[in-house]
Amino acid sequence: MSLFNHQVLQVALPLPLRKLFDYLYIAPTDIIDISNKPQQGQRVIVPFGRQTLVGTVINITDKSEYPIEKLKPIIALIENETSFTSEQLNLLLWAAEYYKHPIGEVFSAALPGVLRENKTIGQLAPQRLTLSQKHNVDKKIPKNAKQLHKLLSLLSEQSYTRSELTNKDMKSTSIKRFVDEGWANWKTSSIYIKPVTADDITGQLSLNTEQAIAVSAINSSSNNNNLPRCFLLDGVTGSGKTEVYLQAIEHILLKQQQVLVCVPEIGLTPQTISRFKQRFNLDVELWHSGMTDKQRFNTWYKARSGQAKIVIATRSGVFLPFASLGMIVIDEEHDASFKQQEGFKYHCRSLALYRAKVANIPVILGSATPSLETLQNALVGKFHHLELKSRAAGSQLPAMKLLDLNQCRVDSGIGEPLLEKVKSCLAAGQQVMLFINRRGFAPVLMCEECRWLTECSRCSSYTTFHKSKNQLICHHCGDQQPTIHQCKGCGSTRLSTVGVGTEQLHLALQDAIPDYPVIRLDRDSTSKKGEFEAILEQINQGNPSIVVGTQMVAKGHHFPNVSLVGVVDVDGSLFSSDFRAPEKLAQLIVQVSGRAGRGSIKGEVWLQTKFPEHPVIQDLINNKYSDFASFALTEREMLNLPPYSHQALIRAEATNENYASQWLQSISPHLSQFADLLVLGPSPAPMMKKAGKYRHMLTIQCKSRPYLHKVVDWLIENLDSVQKDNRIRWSIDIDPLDLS
DNA sequence: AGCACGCCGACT
DNA sequence: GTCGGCGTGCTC
Repeated sequence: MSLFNHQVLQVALPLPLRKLFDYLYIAPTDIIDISNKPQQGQRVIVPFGRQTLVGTVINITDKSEYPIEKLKPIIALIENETSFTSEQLNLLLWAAEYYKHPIGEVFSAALPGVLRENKTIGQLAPQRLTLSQKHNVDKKIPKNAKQLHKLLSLLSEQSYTRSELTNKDMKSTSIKRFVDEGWANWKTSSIYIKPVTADDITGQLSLNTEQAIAVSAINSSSNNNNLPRCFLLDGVTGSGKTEVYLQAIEHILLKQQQVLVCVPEIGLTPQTISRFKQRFNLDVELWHSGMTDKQRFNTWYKARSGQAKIVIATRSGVFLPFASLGMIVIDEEHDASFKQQEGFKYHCRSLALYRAKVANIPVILGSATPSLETLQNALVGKFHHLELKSRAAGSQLPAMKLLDLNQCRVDSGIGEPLLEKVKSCLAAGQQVMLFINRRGFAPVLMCEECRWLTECSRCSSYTTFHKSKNQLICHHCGDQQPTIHQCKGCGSTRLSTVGVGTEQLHLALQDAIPDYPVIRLDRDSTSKKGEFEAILEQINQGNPSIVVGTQMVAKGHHFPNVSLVGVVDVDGSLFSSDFRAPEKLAQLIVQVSGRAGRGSIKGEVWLQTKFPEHPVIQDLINNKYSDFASFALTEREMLNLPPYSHQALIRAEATNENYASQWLQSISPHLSQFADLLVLGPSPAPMMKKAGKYRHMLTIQCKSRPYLHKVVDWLIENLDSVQKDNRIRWSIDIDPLDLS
C-alpha cells in the first residue's frame, strides 16, 4: 500500500528488542518546513505505547509489514540534521548485525547521553566567547591589565569556549568583564578551523632504526595498493611505542585529518594525556566514562565539527563521529577492557578494524604482549607486524625466580622463601607487590602426592571443585561428578585445591608480618569513589608496605619503590577453566616485570608453582613473550580454540538454581540440526551466583564464522518460541572474552 | 525496557 | 472492603 505524501519511517528505539518500529511521516503542508525531510540517521520523537521515546530513522519506505492503518505518525523530527555521520551509520548497522544486539540499543550507545533526549545539537552546542565588532576595545583596556590584553588578542584570532579559555589560564573575572562591557558575547557559532602546520608540532624524539622503519611503514601505507592498512606495533616495554604513535599521528594531522587514540580504562593517566598535549599544540580531547554529560557532549561535538584533532578515548570512543578521521590507534590492544561485558557486548578493536577498513584508513594496534587473536592476524599477513625489540638505554629487566612450592613450607599460599624475601625487602625500606589472578580463578582438586589433577572424562579440561554441591564440575562441557576423596593416580587421600584468594592471602600476610601495612587493592576493596585513588596515594608515598592485588594493579601505575613482585597463584591460571588464562598470565608477568625495580634498585619477580616443569612455566621464565605466544597459538590450533575457531555464548540467568541450566539443556538438541558445530555446556558461569541470580552458559564453537552467525540467527529467531520460559533471561555474546 | 492489566494476600 | 505484590503481555 502506498500513501500519497505519506512516508513510512522505520525507527530504532532504545529497547532490548531486535526490531524496528514503523511510523508515519506526514510531510508538512507548510512550505517553510519542507526542507526538513526525514533522512537516515535523523533522530525523531515518537509515541510508544503510553510513553514518548527518542529514536533514530533507519529506513524510509512507503510500505510496512505492520497494518498501515495502525501506524502512528511521529511526533516530530528533532532537528533539521542527521545525528549520525554516514560512517557511523555504516558502523552501527554492521555492529548490530555482527553482535546480534538490539539495534536501538546500539544506536543509543553511540550517542552522548544528552542526545538520547529530545534536545537539539544546536541547543547544546558549546557557547563561544566572540568579540563584538563595533567596540574599539584595545584603547579601553588599561595598559597594565595583562589578562585583558591577552584575552583580546586571543579573541581577535577566533572565538573560544569557556573551558578552552580556562585551559589558557584565563580568569573568569576577565571573561566577565568582557561580557559586561559588551566587548564580547557568548554565541554558538562555528569556528574557522586552522590547518595544522609543522609549527603546531614540537619536541619529536629521534628514532632508532626499528622505530624509523615502523613510522615509515605506517606513513607510507596508502589506499591505492592492496597491502593491509592495519599494523601490529609489537614492542617490549620501554621500546618507544608512544613515539611511533606520535610521529604517525603527526603525519595524519598534517594531512588535515583527525586521529582517534583508544586506551584501556585504566590507561587514561595524566602522563599519557600530557605527552600528547606537549607534542601537539592542538585541540586534544578526552572521552571516557568519568566525564560529565556536558564534557562528553563537547568532545562529541568537536570531533564532529573537525575541531578536535586528537581524541583520546576508552572503548566507546570508537563510536564517535569524526568530520575526517585519518587513523585509529589502539594502545595496549590486548587489554580486556576493550570488550564491553554488559549489554551491547562489542569489542572496540573489532569495531575499529571494521571502521578503518570502510574508511580506508590505517589502524595501529600497539602492545608489548599482543593478544593471540592479533598475533594470528599478523601471522597470516592480514596485519603488518612491526617489531620493536630494543629497549631504551638504562632500563634493565628484573630477575625472574621460580619458587617450587613442592620443595618448601607453604603457609596460606605463600612459600617460606618468598615470605623471607618479602621480610628482607621490607626491612630494607622497599615495597612489595603480590599478585593474584583471581578472575577466572577456579579451584582444581590436586593430589599432594603425585600431583594428579581431577580431569574431565568427556573433554580435555580440568574439573572445578564446587564445595557447596560437593561436586566436580567441568566448566568446559558442564559434566558433573561427585567429589572423589582418593587420587585416581596413586590412591592417596591427600587431595587439596590449587589456588588462593586475595582475602586469604591478605589475612595470612597480616598475621605473618604484623609490623608493616598490608594494602589490598582490587575491585572488591575499591568499590567506592575515590577510594582507589586514596590507596594509590598511600602506596606512592613509598613507605615499606605490601600491596596485595589483582591484575588491575599491574596496569598503568608505576610505584617507584617496588623491588619485589610475587605472582602467588600461577597454577590457578595453568589449570583454569578459561582457556585464555595462560595468555592472561603471560601478559601479567610481562607487565609486572616492568613494575619491579625502577630507579636504582634491581628488581626481582617471583613465580610460585607446584609445577615447575610445566612447559608454560618454563616458557614464561626462560623465553620472551613471543615464544610463549607461538607455543600457545600452536596449542590453540591443536585444540581448535579461538582464533582458529569462533565462539558465541548464550548466557542464561534465573532466580532458581536449576532453571537456567535446564533451559539451556533443552536448547542443545535443537542445535544438533547444524553440522560442524561444537556445543559445550551448559556449564555454570565462573561467578555462578551473582546478585541472587544463577547464571549458566552454553558455548557454541565453529570453524566458520559465517556459519556460526547463521546458527546464532536461527537461535534468536527461535529461542523464545521453541523454549518459551519467561523465568529465564538470556543474552548472546559474540566472540566472548571472559567466560563468566 | 517501561507500563498497563490482572488476579490473590494483609491492612485501614 | 482496598492497597499492592509481581506474573504476563504489548508496544509501530
